[in-house]
This record gives sequence, C-alpha cells and structure tokens, in this order.
Amino acid sequence: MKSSKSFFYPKSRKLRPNELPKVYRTLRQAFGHQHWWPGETPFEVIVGAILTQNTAWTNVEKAIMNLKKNEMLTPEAFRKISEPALARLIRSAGYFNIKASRLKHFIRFLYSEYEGDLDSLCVEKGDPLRQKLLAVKGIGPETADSILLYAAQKPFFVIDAYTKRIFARHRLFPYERSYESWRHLLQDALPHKVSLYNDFHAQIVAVGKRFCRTKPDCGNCPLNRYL
DNA sequence: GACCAGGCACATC
DNA sequence: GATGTGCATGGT
Repeated sequence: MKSSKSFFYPKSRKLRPNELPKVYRTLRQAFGHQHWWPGETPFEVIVGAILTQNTAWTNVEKAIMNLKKNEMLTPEAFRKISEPALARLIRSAGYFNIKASRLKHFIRFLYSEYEGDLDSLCVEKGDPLRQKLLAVKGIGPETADSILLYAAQKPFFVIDAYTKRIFARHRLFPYERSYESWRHLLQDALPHKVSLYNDFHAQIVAVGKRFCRTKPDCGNCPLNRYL
C-alpha cells in the first residue's frame, strides 16, 4: 500500500512546555479513559499487535475470535500448529501468509529465549528486550513498542499512523521524521509512566478514528479548539 | 469498483 | 537514507 501521507502537512512549530500533557487531558476529557489494550492476556496482546499491522482492528478481532474458538490462543498451540494451518485460522486479518510466518518467528524466539514463558520475557529490562524484539523477523518498531507497553508494561510510547497524522496536522512535529524521533519527542515531553502512555495512545486512536482519517476532514475534533 | 485500515521486509538507487 | 513494492481481507 502507498504511504498514508496523501495530504500536505503544514510546517511544524515549536512544542510549548507542558503542551502534550494538556493534549492528553483534552482528549481524556472528550473520550474518557479507554481501558486498553483490547486483549485478555499478554499473549493475546502480542498476537493482536502482529495481526493489526496495516489492518483494521475489526478484521483482527474476527481472527482472534477464531483462534479462541479453536482453543488455539496459547504459545504451546502456536508452537505445534503448522504455518499453513495457522494462516487459515487468521485469514480474516488479511496478509495471512506473511502474518502466520511472523507469528511463527515470534514463537520460535519465545521458546528459544524464554522456554515459551511470557512471564520471563516480561521481566526482562525494557531496552534489551526491545533490541531482541526488533531482531525478530516481522517485528518492527511499532509492533515492538506495542508489545513492550501493552504486554510487558514498559514505558515505551507507541507511534502509529494516527499519532503522526494528528500531531503533524496540528503542527506539533514534522510528519516525515523517523519513528525514533517521534518516540523521543513524545517520551521526552511526558512523564515516563506506563498508564499514561497506555491511555494516551488509546486516546490518539479514538480521536484518529473519528476525526483524523487520511482525508483531512477534521470535523469537530476536540483538539481543534485547543490547538 | 475504489479507497482505506493501529506495518514490515526487501530490492534498488 | 530515501523510495517503491508486495503482502490480502473486509468495511464504507
């Protein structure tokens, strides 16, 4: 798919002190606490993070439901199932062949490094764990940070398409900057708190889905009044 | 039928 | 390092 930048972003300005906490409060007031991630276990969160790559969450939900229905949503079941069989189960999430391969890569990593035990993975320190995750084929920066934040409860801010679109449209940062630049911008301007990063990202998705799609029709976006 | 959705790896320049 | 391309379903 082509880049989602089908829109000209205005030149960014300097971030004001305490501006991002204020943005969060504005969103939180508009949408309420989001209670993310929509996953019951760390394993479900990780599977969801891989399945949602460039895909609408509604399609991911169908695949997750299908895995649950077949009692397949465990590391052990993923280790045993063949890649083509896994691909059939996750069909509705799209890109099913490549995602089945990516899930298998993650499972091999989980068993080789942590004997299949997610608790062991989650107790590892954030920075070395991030490096290890990024070395797994199919896990890029956004997926790694989703796993770190929502499964392992480490303070890593997740930068997704909505984050860049919203903040670039409101002139807070240049859209074309690298993933790491974006992450550091957010993390440097906010307290390093898991609960804050968790709900802030969820708020971004909430406002993004309603008011910040690829076509710039911002409607009644609560950030218009503030920014 | 066209466009879009909570990316990533890989090839090429 | 930037840019282009393949991967694929399901909702609007």
